[in-house]
Amino acid sequence: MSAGRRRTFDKSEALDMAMRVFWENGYSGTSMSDLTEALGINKPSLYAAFGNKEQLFETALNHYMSHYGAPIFERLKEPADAPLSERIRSYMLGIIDVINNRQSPKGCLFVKSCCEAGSTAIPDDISLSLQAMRQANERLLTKVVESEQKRGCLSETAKPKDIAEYLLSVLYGLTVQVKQGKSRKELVRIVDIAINALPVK
Amino acid sequence: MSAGRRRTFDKSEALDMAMRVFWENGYSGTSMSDLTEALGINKPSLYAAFGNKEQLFETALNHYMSHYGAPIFERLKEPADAPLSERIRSYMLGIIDVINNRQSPKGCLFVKSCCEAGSTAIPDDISLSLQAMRQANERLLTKVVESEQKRGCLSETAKPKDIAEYLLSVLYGLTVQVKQGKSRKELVRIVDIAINALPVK
DNA sequence: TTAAATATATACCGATCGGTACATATTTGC
DNA sequence: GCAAATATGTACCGATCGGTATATATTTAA
Repeated sequence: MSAGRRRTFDKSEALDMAMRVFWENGYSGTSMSDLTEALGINKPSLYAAFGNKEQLFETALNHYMSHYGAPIFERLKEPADAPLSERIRSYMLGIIDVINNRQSPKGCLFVKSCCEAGSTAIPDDISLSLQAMRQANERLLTKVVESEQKRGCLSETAKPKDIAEYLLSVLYGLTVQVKQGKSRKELVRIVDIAINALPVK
Repeated sequence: MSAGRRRTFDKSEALDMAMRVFWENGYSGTSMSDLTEALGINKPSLYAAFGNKEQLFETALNHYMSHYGAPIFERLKEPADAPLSERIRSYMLGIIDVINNRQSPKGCLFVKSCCEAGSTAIPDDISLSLQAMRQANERLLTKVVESEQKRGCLSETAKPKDIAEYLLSVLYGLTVQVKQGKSRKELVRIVDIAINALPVK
């Protein structure tokens, strides 16, 4: 153990809480005072633990993607013998549970941040991170569709990247709809219509 | 003509410019100084012409919807003898031209504002306006699908409201994708896949 | 016991926020 | 010409912004 006074708050709990505040109010809609108030700590403690606003947001965004996003992506791969449409449905239902959950703000921090990106409202470095995250998501989804096509379960004329972009569009749209009060049932109906468009064989 | 010094700027041009600044930076990402600088006028002039920030935003949002959104909705109805899928395609391509245009900021002011809504980042009255706008859009689209179903050109089991919600989800998703640099061609491909899901007869 | 190291609390920094008071410049009707 | 009405430019308001200096409290290693 190193010398010095011990932190009186749990750093990972604080990060999760900070993420929720950004999730609720967005980058430019959140002030450092909002954060210290929600976390119940002082500004010097916040800055010492997480750096400045931009660095804290970046950390919170990564926490969001790895803790709330990445686990759901696993559903695209398993069970490996299940048809693609079934795995995609499971994936999209998982996303619905994240963006429409009583325990956390409605909507998606990632999509919300994308809408703020590319302007003076958000630092350029964060816009670049978001861009990289979207590319990673799209590539992952494309690969899943691709391997399904190689298995012969998907129309040969369909382009995996187009299908991935289409599915992500629907998902991004869901996160907007949920902010306007759409229920889980309605969101699931949208997903089912969307999946119906897939050229499965 | 009433007494008093004349305005040195064009009010409708100023409103359009203000709308563009909000379109670019969002409500909480835009300051009144950003606006006076972009419009080339002083703060008292801005406040005298448009009221406070919230009132100006509301006016700008209405201008956006009536000037950039409403005309495209007309494509859903004409030509009346064209198949539904064709009219919907024309409508969605029209939206693409708005959200992906060199003359104006990428993305959609309406969707961007929806993402800001329901938090301290944006006044409650604006959130309510956005809610009403979305409902109006959905109802309009639902009616078009409904009348097509009555004409017997759509599966009887499909629920028009579900289809409308699905199509709007795709559109909302497009506005997120375009902010990440997707080209017009890619967006059109997404639209074509989306329309393929419609249960037309 | 003491020095180094770390966290906390208070109090503050200059900059910017949304918004306005006030004096001045125009314009119209009389 | 003059009073009423409206717009402009400057200069400012208190509040809040992101961020930090400084003093104090707590911990470990020696």
